[in-house]
Amino acid sequence: MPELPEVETVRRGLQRLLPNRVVKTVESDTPKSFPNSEADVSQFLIGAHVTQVRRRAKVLLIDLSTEYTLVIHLKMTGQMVFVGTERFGAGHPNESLISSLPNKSTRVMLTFTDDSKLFFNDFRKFGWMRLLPTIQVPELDFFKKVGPEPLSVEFTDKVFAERLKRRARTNIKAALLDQTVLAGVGNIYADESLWGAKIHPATKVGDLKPAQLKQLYKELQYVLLLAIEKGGSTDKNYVDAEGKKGSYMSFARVFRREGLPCPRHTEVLVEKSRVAGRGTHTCPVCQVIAI
DNA sequence: CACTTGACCTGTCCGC
DNA sequence: TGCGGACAGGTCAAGT
Repeated sequence: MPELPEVETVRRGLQRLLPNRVVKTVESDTPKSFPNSEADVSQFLIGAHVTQVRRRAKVLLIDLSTEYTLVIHLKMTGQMVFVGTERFGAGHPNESLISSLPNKSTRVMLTFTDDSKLFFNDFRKFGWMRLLPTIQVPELDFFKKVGPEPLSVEFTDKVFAERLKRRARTNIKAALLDQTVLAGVGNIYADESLWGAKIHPATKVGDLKPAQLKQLYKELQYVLLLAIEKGGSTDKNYVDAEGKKGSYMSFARVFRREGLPCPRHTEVLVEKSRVAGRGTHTCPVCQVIAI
């Protein structure tokens, strides 16, 4: 579930909270979540301080003073939650999560020298965290193949159209979800941007007109920027670096709104189907397959 | 190579 | 009420 806006929201929180904190201890409940050897951990993580927190695609990168980096993928249900030494009072919106930590979803717990903590929680165990030399991060297979950042200045509508060409025979939703075409889009923002551009998700990429691609490019940027502004989308599980939920879902036009009115045609209800193997939300009036 | 499908997990919800 | 099965959706491996 964490897509670009959610991971970016977490990154901004961690960038505000982590730099200069020194790692004291690390505990992990399963090697699947954090496979590094104890030798690497004690040499390159314990005693290191955080220098900065970056993001590429849906991956978080916590850089350390040892020139190692914690590379983190939250996949669907991962959370990175920082808990400082000041405690909230009862009734604080984050208190129930914060006070439960570590809980049964906690996979990795970092404790800093000031006794603040960083929790990596992930109940489905799809996510992972690993320690790598910073210089080796770009050499990971994923980073060698991943496409451009959709909010970067280099990513123009021309670049978007060009990169979609090699996926001409598949449907546009599968192409948007393909991280080698562009980085960071997942199921939520694929559906939201396609509704915005009035394109049916099952439309073949090769059948889309240049004007439609240009509109999709604009809608994609609009929903990603709006979602970052709203702190991401919390459907069930997602929270930011302080345990807070995101509010984009209350702005969503079609995602998880099956059976509710389309914002453009209040007499028509949003439908749910399956495209590219994913639950897909569309308006049957505005989104018609181009021929 | 382009493209699709299933596996990885576990919690929740729906129908019987 | 209990229980089985479908579903959630990011990425990779294996399939066509």
